[in-house]
Amino acid sequence: MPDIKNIPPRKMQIEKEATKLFEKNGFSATSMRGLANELRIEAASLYSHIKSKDEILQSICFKIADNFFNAIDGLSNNAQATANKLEAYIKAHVEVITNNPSAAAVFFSEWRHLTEPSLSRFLKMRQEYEKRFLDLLEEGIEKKEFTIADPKFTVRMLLSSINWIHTWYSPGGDLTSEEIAKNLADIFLNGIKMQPR
Amino acid sequence: MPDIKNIPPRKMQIEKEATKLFEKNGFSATSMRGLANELRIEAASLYSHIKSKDEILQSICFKIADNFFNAIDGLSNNAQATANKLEAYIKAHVEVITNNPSAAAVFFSEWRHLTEPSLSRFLKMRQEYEKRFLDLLEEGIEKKEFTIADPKFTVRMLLSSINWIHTWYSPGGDLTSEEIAKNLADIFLNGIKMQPR
DNA sequence: CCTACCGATCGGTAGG
DNA sequence: CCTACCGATCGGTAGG
Repeated sequence: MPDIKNIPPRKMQIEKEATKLFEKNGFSATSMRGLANELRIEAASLYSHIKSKDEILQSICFKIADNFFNAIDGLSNNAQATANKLEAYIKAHVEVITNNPSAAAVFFSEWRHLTEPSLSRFLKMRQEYEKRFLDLLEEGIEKKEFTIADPKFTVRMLLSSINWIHTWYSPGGDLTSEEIAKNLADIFLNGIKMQPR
Repeated sequence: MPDIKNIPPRKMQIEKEATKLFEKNGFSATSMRGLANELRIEAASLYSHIKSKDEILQSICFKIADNFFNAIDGLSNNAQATANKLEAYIKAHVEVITNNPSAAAVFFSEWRHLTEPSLSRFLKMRQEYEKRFLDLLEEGIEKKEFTIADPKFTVRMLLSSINWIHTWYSPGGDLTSEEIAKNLADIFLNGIKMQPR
């Protein structure tokens, strides 16, 4: 479960509104005056609650990064078939995105505006996260459950297909988070070709 | 084959350099002065060749859009198995990306900075393009070649997984454009699960 | 949370 | 392709 950190409510409102604007217009095209305007205060007043525009982006990106790690943590400590574990990973990952599509959008599309040393830390976390999926695929190969020509390629393909969900997912839409994950895992595991029997 | 249009060479240089900068820093964070600096001229001189910053973005985005349509045009006029046609589509699409990964990156990540009426036109083209893939999947269902629960979802998943290639593809890397397409199509058609025989 | 303000930089134009 | 310049806007600070 996520930590409940002591974040002042006003700061949370600022981040929430910034998330919306970063998603809509991008980080660089979002001005502090525009953000302040949404909150009906003056731009200068924002700086009582936050240090800088950069700090807001960092906060959004690393919060989502933590969510991704927390979601899959401990999911692999059991003796299920690897295919089932992979489906659980996918489900966990999709849920992080559907729980907060706007923050996920910022995470996926605006991270490159992070400044050092945050940028390097971010990239390292992302690589570590991909490694968790890679390990799972390699476990499946080892156990002769999976046939995969190029596991690294396959991980990238899998995560790419999941990570674009935020561009079209709408909370009230026709597919639930679980259905999305199920569909994804099914295609990924079995393909779309009808199997001759 | 692509049209050879009469674009003055200086304009092409500007667009090429802009493509690199838009990819690296994003459209909004790229300044005309920064662009001019790369070309070792003054910012004001750019406007002898281009109308505005927006115009450059439009040119990049619609050129790639045209490339995508041209690549798959006529690919479906034959009696092959749908699976083979799909593989040809995927190959064509991947090639557009690998032929110009920087422009593809701008296309995928910066299109939202297009202004009206370009934005609407862009969105319409993208939808039309997805429709071509959707039609192909539905042909496969009809012919009982494919089993797909939700074709629209499946198209999005397929294109998402391809469209992220530009983030890691390097022209001198270990995978050719054809190998990437082959891997992708194979996973998509057959899945990664070992088939019991 | 505000007023008042900073230096820097933005896209773009006039005129040559 | 340049110099010179425009009004607008940027992120952020001082001081209350």
